[in-house]
Amino acid sequence: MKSSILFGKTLRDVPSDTESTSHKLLIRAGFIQQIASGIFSLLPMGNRSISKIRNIIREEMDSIGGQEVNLPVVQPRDLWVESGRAETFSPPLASFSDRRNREMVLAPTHEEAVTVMAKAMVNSYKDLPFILYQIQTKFRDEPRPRGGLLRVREFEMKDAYSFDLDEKGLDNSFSLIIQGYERIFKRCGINVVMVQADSGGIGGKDSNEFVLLTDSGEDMILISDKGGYAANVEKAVFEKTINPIESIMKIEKISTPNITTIDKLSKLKNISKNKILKSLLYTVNQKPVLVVIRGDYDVNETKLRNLFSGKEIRLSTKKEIETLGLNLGYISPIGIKGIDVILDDSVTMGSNFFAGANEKDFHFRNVNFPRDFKAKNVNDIAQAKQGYKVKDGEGFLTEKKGIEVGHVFKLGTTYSSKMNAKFSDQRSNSKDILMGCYGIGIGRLLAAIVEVNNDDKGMILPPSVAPFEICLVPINLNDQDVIDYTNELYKNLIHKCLEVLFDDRDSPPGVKFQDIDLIGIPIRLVVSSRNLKNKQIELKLRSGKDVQLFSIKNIETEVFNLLRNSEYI
RNA sequence: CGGGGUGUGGCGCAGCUUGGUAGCGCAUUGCACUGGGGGUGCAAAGGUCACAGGUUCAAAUCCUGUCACCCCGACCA
Repeated sequence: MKSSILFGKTLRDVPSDTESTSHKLLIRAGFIQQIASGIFSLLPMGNRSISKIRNIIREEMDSIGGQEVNLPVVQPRDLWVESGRAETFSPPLASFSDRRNREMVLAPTHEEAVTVMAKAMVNSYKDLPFILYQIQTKFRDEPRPRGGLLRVREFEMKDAYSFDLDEKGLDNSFSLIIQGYERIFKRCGINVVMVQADSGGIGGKDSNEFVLLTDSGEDMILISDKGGYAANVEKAVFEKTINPIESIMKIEKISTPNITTIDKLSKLKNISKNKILKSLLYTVNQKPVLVVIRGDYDVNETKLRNLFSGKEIRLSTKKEIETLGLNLGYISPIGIKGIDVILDDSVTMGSNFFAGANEKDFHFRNVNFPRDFKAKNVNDIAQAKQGYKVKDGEGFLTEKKGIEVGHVFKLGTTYSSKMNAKFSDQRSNSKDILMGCYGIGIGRLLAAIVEVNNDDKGMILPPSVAPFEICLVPINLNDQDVIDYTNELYKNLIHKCLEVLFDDRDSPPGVKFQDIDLIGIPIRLVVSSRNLKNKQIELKLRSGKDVQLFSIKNIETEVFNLLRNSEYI
């Protein structure tokens, strides 16, 4: 490709409504154009990168036996009613009526459509297993798109779906996909960690996220400093501390005027927070629920929500608390009536606690469970944090931020049972197909790669992802020898199937160099009058600092080896 | 959905407080020079000041409403 005919141009100034590094750079480099909030067009340069990522994914999915399919973006709403997701999908489905007045939706994901496909083709256990995948545009009407391609509404996604006859088969498909993912991310030049993730209201056995660690990410994950354990914050568990054993004391009411927080009570009585019970009133389905946890821990609302099958939960408002006759700051499970009490198991790891008295300006001391109050159930609903001990393992948790670039999910029979996707086993028993789904956001992956591969000049892309592998820069267009040689080299490199951008613009060298650095092309070859006289050419790597001189006899082989015979630069 | 912010040539901004001929940098066009890090000079083109009402002799500027976009939070099968 010659720069003179390449559509799109780089920007010196960043549009003011961009914040994240990748957003700024992708705009400045002329990769993307925003057309509405969370909706982007790709220019030729961006499209080249995206295509390359797409091809890497395609190759790796094919290599584990995946078969590519194409599924409709516009789907009848009925399909979603059948799976039960018509009303529950969040964000709500984008929908419209067609000219026959039939309700249609824009697919945010394709489990329904692929299940329909599988259902029609699978009769027997002999038809299983298989993996289908698609690389297509999806639409989710996100409440808040952000960060350029990091979180968008319309996006291209690779979604793979596995179909197996039993758990063992599902486990096998699951691990095949994981191996594929590891190769995909490696080829994209990023280090990604796999972490345990919450499987959400939909149920299912296992779920893992693939996270690129970077401070600019919005995902919080916890990793053992000794390795081994890694989970996102919604899922992470930890070893809770156990308070020293004491003999059970008699409960006493104490006066605590204006002491409405754990902090204040802890200071007033000179006790550590793990001696206090924290009581929080939540509203679930318009009903109050009292949640009690030890004062040194916080509630993990995802874990709590899972106790209510994924229903919406929220802290009750001050008004709701007052309506129930409770006093903010003095709420307590003791003597509470008609409200379910949910305990974090930390409450059972200690004795003689301080707790509210459900009466303004009073607390109890020497509160003990279950002597002094009852609970509907006891679970782990605590939020893991930096420094907590790893559960059933070595080391302590460290907090890291990252970008979720992939997600794998064992669906089990969630969809097959609802949508009647069955097969006959060896004994002619009808059984539900076991499914898994496995996504990678393509645009987000590009943005994530840029987030971690850049400097003050621009992007530093690996050859596997860069729109071009080589940029060829003739420096003095008045020198016919320079022009002739560059043209020849350009042809030769293209014959070797290398991706070359020939910067044939009549611009000062500085302009060309700045553009190459911004776009992040891995190899820069400069042809100048002065070096050409000595039959030499200059090579510089975007990722490095130094320029190297090569004989023009060797340069083609040199570049070819650099790009094709090494894993990446 | 709650909070905050911004809308002025393609991009970045000033002008708005105190109403009176719409301005700057970059990019663009032409010519000349230059040729190893966004080069220099001269000339030129390009704007319903987000939209709709209102106040006024007069509105980018004041008032009311709407829309769009960004950021923080909520949310994220």
